[in-house]
Amino acid sequence: MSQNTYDVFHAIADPTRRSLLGLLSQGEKNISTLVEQFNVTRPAIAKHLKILRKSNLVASRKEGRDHIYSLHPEPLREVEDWIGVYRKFWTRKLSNLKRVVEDSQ
Amino acid sequence: MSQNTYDVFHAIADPTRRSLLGLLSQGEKNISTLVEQFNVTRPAIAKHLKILRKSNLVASRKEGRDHIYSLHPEPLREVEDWIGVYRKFWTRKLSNLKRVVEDSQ
DNA sequence: CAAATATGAAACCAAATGGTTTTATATTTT
DNA sequence: AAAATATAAAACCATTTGGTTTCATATTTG
Repeated sequence: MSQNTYDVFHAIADPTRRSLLGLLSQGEKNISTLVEQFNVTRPAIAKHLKILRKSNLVASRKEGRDHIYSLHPEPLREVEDWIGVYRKFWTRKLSNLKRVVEDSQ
Repeated sequence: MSQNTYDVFHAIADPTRRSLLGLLSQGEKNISTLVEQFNVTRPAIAKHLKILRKSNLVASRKEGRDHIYSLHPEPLREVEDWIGVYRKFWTRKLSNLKRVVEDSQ
């Protein structure tokens, strides 16, 4: 965990991190508030938040002795864009799949 | 790697597996054809395909001594749906973010 | 200032990951 | 039937992951 950036696909692979993003989508929160929602220890959540920060999915600011975490969803666009290629495959019926493949060549 | 199913988010977290899906989006292929595109050994690719199969992102059928792999993108809908929650955050300006948060409560 | 609070960082650990080499199995080809 | 081909499966290994406990640091409160 020593690198400075973190792949978004990797960041959202973990269910705890996806839950953290979900909680932060309801508004910014400090770590203590977040930890209450899980059955793991504070350092575990702190590590997940560190990964989310490195992938730029959350931002944090200091407010007194609190560190407030907030959602920063823009990097999810990369995932959205990647999926875009596959979306047409499921928006057409299976009987059209052959044509979809041919169209893309 | 002994479980029978595999989380889709986990499956797409690996860049080699995403490349495999990309190659298969151009049409079904056997392992040998796929392996040519990478710098890793055949068993490594076979393992990735096994994970993709367990997450139902690829299907395979036997044709003589070949095993033909094909794309089966439906499970990506789960990712698409999950991202849906966050899409509104980046389609509105930051100045509207407060209202977005309030709307969702 | 001392105590309490909120957090980060370090050290450690078991399990999972992504790779390898080796071995086995099934199907064609000669 | 023997040789060649295409693949899966097993055994092994270094690194990463996700968790823990312990320790350090900064800020507020009494």
